Amino acid sequence: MTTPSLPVIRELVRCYQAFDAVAGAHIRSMGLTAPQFDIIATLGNTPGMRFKELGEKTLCTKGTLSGIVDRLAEKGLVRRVASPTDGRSQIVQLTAAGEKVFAQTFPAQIRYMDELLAGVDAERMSRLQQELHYLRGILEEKGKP
Amino acid sequence: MTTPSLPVIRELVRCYQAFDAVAGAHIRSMGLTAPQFDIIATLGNTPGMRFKELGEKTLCTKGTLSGIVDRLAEKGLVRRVASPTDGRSQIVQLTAAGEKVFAQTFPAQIRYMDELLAGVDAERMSRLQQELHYLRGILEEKGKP
DNA sequence: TATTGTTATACTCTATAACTATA
DNA sequence: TATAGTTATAGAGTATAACAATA
Repeated sequence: MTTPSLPVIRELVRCYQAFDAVAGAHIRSMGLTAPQFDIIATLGNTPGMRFKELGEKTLCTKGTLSGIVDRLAEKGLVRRVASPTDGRSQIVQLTAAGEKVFAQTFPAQIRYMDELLAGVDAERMSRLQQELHYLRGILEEKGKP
Repeated sequence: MTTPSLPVIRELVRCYQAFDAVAGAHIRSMGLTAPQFDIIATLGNTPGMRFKELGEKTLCTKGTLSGIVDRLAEKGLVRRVASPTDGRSQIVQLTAAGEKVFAQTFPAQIRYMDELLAGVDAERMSRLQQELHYLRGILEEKGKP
């Protein structure tokens, strides 16, 4: 007799949706889509990274990522640079404008969430974090094979 | 001095993504998209509901929902019925084929998740559920005004 | 041969807003 | 006037697969 998973899953989904509604609105108000913000947040405070690595971190397949990077490049926020060591590889990095957007949006997003969750005590935060981490471990581990 | 929200948020997002990867693959393997499955799961075990109510439950705006219901109707899984009490209203309900898909997919999805989380003890599940519920309450409450 | 990334295709979803018909 | 849905439009993401260049 196993414990029913539905209540937990349902809460996980709703909780994420609630977060997404709040964060998504904030992101869109800055003229970005969620995947675009994800790319910018991933590239922020790095010297750039290979296309492949960026795809792995943001969970985008290569075809999809190509389009998202295209659109960010059109906006002047990222640029592609040929890898010096591998002729097949592209390095994607933030432009100066991209760095600026990162600096304007990422800390603001965090500050916003910090304020939102200001009333939650530290112990609860840490407990929740640990539980989520644990759950994710199971989902990732068993989700693969 | 507030507790940093980022670690919890990050875990929430990753946890959801891990779930989504597992569940999404399962859903697509049945020829449905996530929003389509959402509609079917929401209509399952109900006599159908008004278009408006369906949109509220699935967090779809009316324009979006119209398209999703169109595509499900093309597949023969749902139907629109004029409301007997309000000439403007449409009732959306599962067809027999839709009921069948619901019966084949929803319990399978739950069973799958139950097996995935079979190793988690009940106390932990219940604690996690409560914590998520609490977090969602805050996100929803403060996200509105 | 395998890998990196681009391109092409076709579809789905999303946001937005104008529109129809009922209330 | 307000509400329930539909339709139109334009953009963005997704899955999939064929492709070119390089390793």
